[in-house]
Amino acid sequence: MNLFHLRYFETLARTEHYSKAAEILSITQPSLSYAISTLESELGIQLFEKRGRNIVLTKYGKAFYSNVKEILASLDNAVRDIKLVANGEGEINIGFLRTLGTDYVPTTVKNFLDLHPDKNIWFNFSCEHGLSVDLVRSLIDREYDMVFCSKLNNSPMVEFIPIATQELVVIVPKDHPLAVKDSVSLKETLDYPQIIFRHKSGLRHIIDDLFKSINAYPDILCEIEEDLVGAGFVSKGFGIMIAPKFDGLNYVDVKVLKLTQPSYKRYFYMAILKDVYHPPLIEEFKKYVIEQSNLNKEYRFG
Amino acid sequence: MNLFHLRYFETLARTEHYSKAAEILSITQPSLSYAISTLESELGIQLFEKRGRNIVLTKYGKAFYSNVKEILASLDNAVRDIKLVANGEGEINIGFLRTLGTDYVPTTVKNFLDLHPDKNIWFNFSCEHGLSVDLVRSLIDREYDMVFCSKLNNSPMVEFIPIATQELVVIVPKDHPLAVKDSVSLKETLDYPQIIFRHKSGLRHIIDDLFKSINAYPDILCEIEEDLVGAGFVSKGFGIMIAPKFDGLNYVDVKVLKLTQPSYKRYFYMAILKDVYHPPLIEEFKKYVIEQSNLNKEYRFG
DNA sequence: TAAAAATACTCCATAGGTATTTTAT
DNA sequence: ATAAAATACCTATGGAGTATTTTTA
Repeated sequence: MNLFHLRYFETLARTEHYSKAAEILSITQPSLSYAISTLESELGIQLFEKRGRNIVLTKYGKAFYSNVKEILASLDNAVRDIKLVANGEGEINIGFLRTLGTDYVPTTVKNFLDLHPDKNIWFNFSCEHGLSVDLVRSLIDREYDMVFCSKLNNSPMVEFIPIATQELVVIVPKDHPLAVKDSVSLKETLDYPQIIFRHKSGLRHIIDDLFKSINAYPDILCEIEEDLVGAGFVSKGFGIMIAPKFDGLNYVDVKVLKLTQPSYKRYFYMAILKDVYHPPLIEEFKKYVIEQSNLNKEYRFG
Repeated sequence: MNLFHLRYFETLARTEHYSKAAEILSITQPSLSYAISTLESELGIQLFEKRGRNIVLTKYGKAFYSNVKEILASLDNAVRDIKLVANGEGEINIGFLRTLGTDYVPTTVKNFLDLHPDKNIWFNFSCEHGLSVDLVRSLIDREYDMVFCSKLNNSPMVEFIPIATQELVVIVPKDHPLAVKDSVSLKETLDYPQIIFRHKSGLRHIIDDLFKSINAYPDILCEIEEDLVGAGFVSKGFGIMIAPKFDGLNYVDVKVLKLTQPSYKRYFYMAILKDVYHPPLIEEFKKYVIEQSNLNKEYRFG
């Protein structure tokens, strides 16, 4: 007994007519006749009986039919599901750092989806695991297909591909004393009250570490959560702010100064498991991310 | 893709080891390797990936596995069910006249079951349809596999095989005036009060018809439902009774007289559809019923 | 006599075997 | 050096075809 037997049986049971069923199945009537007779002798039960010069299912054929119908439908579903994946459709589970969730990830995913309007693709996003180590651990646990985070050492089975940079700049009101300069050292910022990210943001730790490296601490005016909110306050003269560089700052009424001594440039990576099979969709998305990753592009990080 | 592919996949997914799986499946490792690779290329998705020099299911292989496992289990169940029937097991649905339900049917079924203690056989009994026409109609509707009833004309697709007879006798107390005779005419019974079956019993109509045929009606003492109860009352001198002949009467303290003018003999039949496939169990039971049907045997009819 | 299914036979595709190579510990 | 899987090649079974016969309305 093989799947052809079952499919032939299913069609014949439906039509109760050998010639019609054979036509539907694109085989000859004797072939169908032979197939059914081998099936019947294997089962030891007559599935059809003659009624005049036609045939009908026996009681036992009917019972078997209802089972076979369901089995074939389940099989077809299972195969359809997997062939969908083979056809570059299905789901992608990605995890990322909070800071990449404001601009980089949504932009990238949106553009990728727009390239494939005809395909059934859905992304599952998650940034519950705040830290890169947690994200990578979840990646290794196969919770994600890929994650966007910082690079980690000691993860030989993970491939890290740089996809975006984050530089810190100092933003000041246009009429600020520092606004005459093009770059400023961290030490020079200490003279002015500062707007700073809340502790909730990963950036706050980075900025704190920078100040610690020069053994100083700024005069904090207030804490904010979002970079654009901070920029708004800066533009109205509340203070200055150390923030990640991104294109959007050009549309706010502030002066953007390079930060030097220490300067700061951070890379973000796409992390994906090596030596693990990735279906067409994942490979395609990975390829897309690499191709469009022009590291000069500036995203907003918040 | 055929069922072998699915079975091979299922076993390999379970063991995650080609050589072990091949051994379980009683095929060689290269054959299994080839089968899986054709399955993978048909689906367009890698189901296994190398982990060192062993293999593990991919995420997509896992999903497919859980479907395939269920599908194969369903198929195995469906085949098991039908092969059970092929092996002379399963159910028999029989219908019968009330009167055959007291002795004939239970005795016959019990003896048949005792011949096959090792087999899983279950009978579904029903005597809801009192009349033979109703029983035969239900037989034609495939509600029953066979029915035990009277013979009907105008049922060309039904085979009627005689399996039991029912004769009417007159039972009287041993010290009754009629007890000196061996046979008695119906007219002679009119002189004595009679115990008679209730209307509920099919026999009552037959007895009524007999009296009608001689244009008379008996002096009814009381109505009873069961033949043995009637015989008990007769033995204690309450009256006489017209009842079906059966062996059990020999063990009651009464005299049994032949009924003549009119005499009455009725045949019961096993009815089964012609030109309809019957699986081994039904054929076997039919054969058994025919073989053991010694029409001289006397059953109790009530 | 015509429609439907069963039977007889022939052929070739492919599943499975054997031998060997490749890969990783 | 060995365990494990992949590859190459060959063989034979059985599924599907064509031609024909049987059955029944």
